[in-house]
Amino acid sequence: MSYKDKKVITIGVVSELTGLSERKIRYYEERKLIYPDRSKGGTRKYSFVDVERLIDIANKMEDGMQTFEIRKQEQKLMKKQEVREKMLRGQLNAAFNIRK
Amino acid sequence: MSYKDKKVITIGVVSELTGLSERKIRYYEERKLIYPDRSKGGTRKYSFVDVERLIDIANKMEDGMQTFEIRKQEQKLMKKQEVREKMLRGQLNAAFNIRK
DNA sequence: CGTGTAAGGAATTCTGACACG
DNA sequence: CGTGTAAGGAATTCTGACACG
Repeated sequence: MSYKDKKVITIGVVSELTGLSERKIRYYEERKLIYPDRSKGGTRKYSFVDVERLIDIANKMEDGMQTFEIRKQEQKLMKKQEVREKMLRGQLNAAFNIRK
Repeated sequence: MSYKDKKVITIGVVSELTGLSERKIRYYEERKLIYPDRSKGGTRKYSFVDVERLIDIANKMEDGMQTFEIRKQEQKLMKKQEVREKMLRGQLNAAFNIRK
């Protein structure tokens, strides 16, 4: 896991980096679009990947997409990716005749 | 400038990442070994490069080095690097006969 | 010199709610 | 539905100082 995935950024900085209000950022979490870590005290910690994701979300919101649509779209992409990986693994196994 | 150089991490997280006390981290800044940014409110913001540097400093402290020695050692390395770059630039200019 | 700690205050973040639409 | 805001409290950070060595 690289630095991009480390959850170390507080919401104030994320707000500056993305231009989104803290309110919006918390709301997108409530709508299951983003999953920050928490410190013991309860303060949210984000990664740079989260920041990129928030910018992506902001663009889609601007395009008039609703939060549940963004979430569904994301799930579809996940599924596609899974299928792709399964197929790839199957082909690899067949090619090299790997079992287990 | 990559994510590694972005000053976005608060001192509490840096303390966790490095294992150093906040006191030590602030002290190394006082001794000119590290240069965090500040938010408008005055809270320190560090980058992952700073975190790496702090770990490096911690190792040298463990080896019994004093803060001014670490600072001097660093300056020497900087100077070496400068000389190296000047020489390289000189050679390039000579080779391609570039002026200005 | 390097670091811990208690002290008081300021900046930051959190949650739940009301508002508007 | 998405977002702003005021409210009260809790977590986080800041500085300057005293202590020890």
